[in-house]
Amino acid sequence: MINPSFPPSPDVVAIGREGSGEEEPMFKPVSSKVSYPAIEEGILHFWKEYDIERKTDFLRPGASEFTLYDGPPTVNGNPGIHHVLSRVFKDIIPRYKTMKGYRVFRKAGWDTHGLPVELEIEKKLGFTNKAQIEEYGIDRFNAMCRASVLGYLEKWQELTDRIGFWLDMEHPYITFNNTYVETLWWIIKQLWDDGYVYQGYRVTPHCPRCGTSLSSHEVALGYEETEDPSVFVKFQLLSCEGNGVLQELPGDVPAYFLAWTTTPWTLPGNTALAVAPEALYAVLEHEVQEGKKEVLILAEARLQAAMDKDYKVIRTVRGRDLVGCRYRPLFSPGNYGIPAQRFRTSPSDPSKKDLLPADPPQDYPVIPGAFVTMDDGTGIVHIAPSFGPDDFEAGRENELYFVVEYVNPQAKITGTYPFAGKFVKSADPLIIADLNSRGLLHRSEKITHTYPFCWRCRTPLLYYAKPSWYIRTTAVKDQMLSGNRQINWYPDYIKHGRFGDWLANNVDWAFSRERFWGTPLPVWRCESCPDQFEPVGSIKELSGKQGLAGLAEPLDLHRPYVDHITFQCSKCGGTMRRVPEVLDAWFDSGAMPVAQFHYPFENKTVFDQHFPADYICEAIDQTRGWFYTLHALSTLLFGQPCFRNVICLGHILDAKGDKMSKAKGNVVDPWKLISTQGADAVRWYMFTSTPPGNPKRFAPAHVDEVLRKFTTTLWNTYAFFVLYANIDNYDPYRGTVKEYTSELDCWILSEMNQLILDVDLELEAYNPTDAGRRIEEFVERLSNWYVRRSRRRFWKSESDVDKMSAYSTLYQCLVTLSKLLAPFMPFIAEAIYQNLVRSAYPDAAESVHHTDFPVADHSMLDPALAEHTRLVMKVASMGRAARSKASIKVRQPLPKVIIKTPSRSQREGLRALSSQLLEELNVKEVDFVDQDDGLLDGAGYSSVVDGDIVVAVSIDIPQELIEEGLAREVVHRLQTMRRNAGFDIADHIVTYYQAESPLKDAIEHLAGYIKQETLSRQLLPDTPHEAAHVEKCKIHGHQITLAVRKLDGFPTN
RNA sequence: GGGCGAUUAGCUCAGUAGGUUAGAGCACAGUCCUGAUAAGACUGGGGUCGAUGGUUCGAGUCCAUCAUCGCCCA
Repeated sequence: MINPSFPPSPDVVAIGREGSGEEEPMFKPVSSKVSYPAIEEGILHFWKEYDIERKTDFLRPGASEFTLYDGPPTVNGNPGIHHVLSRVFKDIIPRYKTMKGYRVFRKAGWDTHGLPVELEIEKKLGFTNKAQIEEYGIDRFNAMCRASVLGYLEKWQELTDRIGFWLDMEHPYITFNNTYVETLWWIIKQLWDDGYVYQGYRVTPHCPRCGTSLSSHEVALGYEETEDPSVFVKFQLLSCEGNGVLQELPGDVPAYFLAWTTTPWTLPGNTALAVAPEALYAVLEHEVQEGKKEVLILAEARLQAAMDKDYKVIRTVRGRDLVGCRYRPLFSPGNYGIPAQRFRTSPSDPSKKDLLPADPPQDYPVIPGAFVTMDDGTGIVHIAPSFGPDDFEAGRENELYFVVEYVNPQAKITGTYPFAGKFVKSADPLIIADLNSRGLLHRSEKITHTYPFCWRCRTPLLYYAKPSWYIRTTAVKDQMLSGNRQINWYPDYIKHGRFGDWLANNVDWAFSRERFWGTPLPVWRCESCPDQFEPVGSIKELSGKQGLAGLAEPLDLHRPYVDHITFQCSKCGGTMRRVPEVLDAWFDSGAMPVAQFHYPFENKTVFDQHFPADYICEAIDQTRGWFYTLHALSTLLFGQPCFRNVICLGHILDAKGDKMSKAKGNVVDPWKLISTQGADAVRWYMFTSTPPGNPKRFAPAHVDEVLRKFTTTLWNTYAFFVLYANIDNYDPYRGTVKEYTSELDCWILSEMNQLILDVDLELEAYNPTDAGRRIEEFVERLSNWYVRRSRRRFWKSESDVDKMSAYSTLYQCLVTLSKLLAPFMPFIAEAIYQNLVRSAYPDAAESVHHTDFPVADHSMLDPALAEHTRLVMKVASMGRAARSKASIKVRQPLPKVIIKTPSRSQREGLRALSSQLLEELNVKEVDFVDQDDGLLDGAGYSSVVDGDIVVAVSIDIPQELIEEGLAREVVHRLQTMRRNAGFDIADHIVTYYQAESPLKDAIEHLAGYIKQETLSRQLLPDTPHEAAHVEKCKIHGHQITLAVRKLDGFPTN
């Protein structure tokens, strides 16, 4: 133990302390009426004052390391109840491991960059687009972003602290720190040198409001039901070389390909139509208006869906017969002042296709497409290579024209179109009207479908061709998959299910963002020779560049400052400027295994010690988020996974099962719960309500249930112990019993040791839920059987071996519980430990969290006894039911209980434990039978049957038992009077009574018993003393007057 | 549209290897008990175990299909 000065137990454990106490009791008195939040606050002070958390680092010299990687929450808002869930799960395993002898590494992390942060500032400033930020000044804007996250960071620290999540928040990693950013630069350089980084011109999901690309995992966050146009558009057939489709058509009737789209605004970008080569297409004739006919071509399978009027199929052709046909552009770009490009074989590399300027196109082709289905539309797909990933690929393969510039990055139409200047979605109706006026519209309707929106700002996303930076994660796909096989997932199905599938379908990671508040992409590009890129891997490397300019003090590795840094091109001597992009914030968090240490610039040893992590824990949505970026970067950099065990949590839903969101207004404020019910109750609920991977329906009432069912039961058992232990001056140090003879003690100690085994096993298996549920069972048994059945042992006046055994047993159970509970309910466990252990053993570990996790004593296990006791409980329950059936109160003693059991061993078990049964049922004698003849049908018995067990109680009550029952009633009244009069539990009294027979007789005959039970020095058949507390009542219809008077000056025991 | 998970009493959850009559807690009603108890005991109402088909002597459990919900992907 490293602590030289032992602190006193925190005073908070003595809440409810009564009396002045001439003598200090061994344990601080405990009230059963307590405020758990108040206790928790007291424990927090205690931990802080004596540095309890930090001391866990030095408990055991040479201890093995256990490493937690803290997935950094984005500090862009106040933490909610769902954050409490992941944070307490992050806490419980390290606490457990600490007690198991590990030294736990738990550095806090804060995710500070990214679009969400920017968005809040934009809102604050009333901005609606990116240009306004540049106008305002990136420096001022980013300063506000930084201030914003720092503000929230404090809130996060407060909550983290209050819920008892032990985390090193004094040395956190913060993603905006220069050191953190510098490590990211190093990573990019590594990846660049290994050939994993490339810039690609591709169609990517693009948010026109935020002005940036989104990664696939971000897109996935924003799918919503929406209503869009559903239009069937006619593309006029011009020629069909090599087949006879056109030639055989009536010459005076125009012919059209019919295609379908939900995004009319992409039609000006149309440069091809795709057909399924093997599908059948109908060439049909129909009347558009009276006397006006036309020919339409579409898939046979889609005729019914697309045609609502009469038509005549002229002939049927294969899709491949249509390939090569030419049609007239809907909007020829040249007519609207928009340049066209075209995919052509690259002059420098024949294996590649480049986009090159092209003359205005006269016609567009029909091409084959494997992606064409007959599920919707017309079986003829409109291709706009600039606005869809499949379209882009088709464009490359077929060397199509490429028209993109009529939509700018803000999604406004440019050029001289009639709908120029409009946002694309607003242009849709105008485009439809324009086509209609030109007779090119077949049908126009609305459709409700899912469409991706920006997960932050709800703007509809555009798939838009533009340059973006990628990491070639596909190159290490197999390695990521094999690495995944080494990871323990809880629940295990995530491994091969969701996460494994995601890896198997891996696509390259679009990791650049055209934004402001993020880690700048550390790549410089030459103004003069634009193919010349240089990644910079450190500040030192940057400082050494030829012709360096713009590097200012104090150093800030953010925009706009890094944008000012230039140096000489090593090839041509031109000026190198940084590319404009910043990194996806998921890159920041995924890099934390290295960046949290500023590796490799310092802390190499520390890094080695803490790589990979033993444990991480986040919610299920992180399979594509942090879990993935962590795994991807680790595989790219080190060729191995960086976490061994991961708990993947389900989400918290509201009471109705809906997702919690600010918009719905159904979020639960964790502070409200904690301040009324306490952190421990909330923690317990999180751990035990559902298995970690399942979603949790959350309602505050469920936390109440935890308090009522579990916490209070535990606390009252503890308070009971302290109350009587103090009365008897029980000293655990001297009073520990070596050998237990009482079957109750042996039973509960067996249960306790089994509990240790179970809890240890489950926690070792990252399963706090079942571990906690086992503790619940134990506490229930301890309180409602062990203590209930043992009450008289504590209460009796003689301090014999039996009493000592009871104290010793209950003490052990409570102390063990405090240790088992410590990872779950760190506050209450500490409060109990401080009072029970630190009060009695001043040199014991300073905190329950510094103790070793309990180890089971196998010699104490007694499965047969456990089974027999369970049977006693069952029989007792049946006996109570039998009494209840005959309307005989438990207070009325009965002569006999008769039990029929199916097996001999059960009978012997019951016989051995018959004293428990007799007391519990308040009967004088137990008999066993093989046959139940006569038990069921009256004959002086009331019986209950369950399966093959029969329990019958005799209901013929002899006179002396009736008297005993009456005496018990009197005792009961007197006890209630004692309490009403405010006497202390150990106060001695004088009792007066006035009653007639049969009450009088009963009291006289059983005076000794009554006096003993009620601590009455005298039991007088007199009018009461004037100072006495008097009550008149009826017992079984007989009038009685009772009075109690406290005696001063008598020793209390 | 695809994948993963879930669906058992009004609510929250158990249900082990396919095996008698499917359980617990909460809530509800009634009765009782109580000098540790914010507790406890007893009784009662409340279930076609999401639906349908199949395998089997026997299915909440295994298989198939469907439905609903959540998450993820498109």
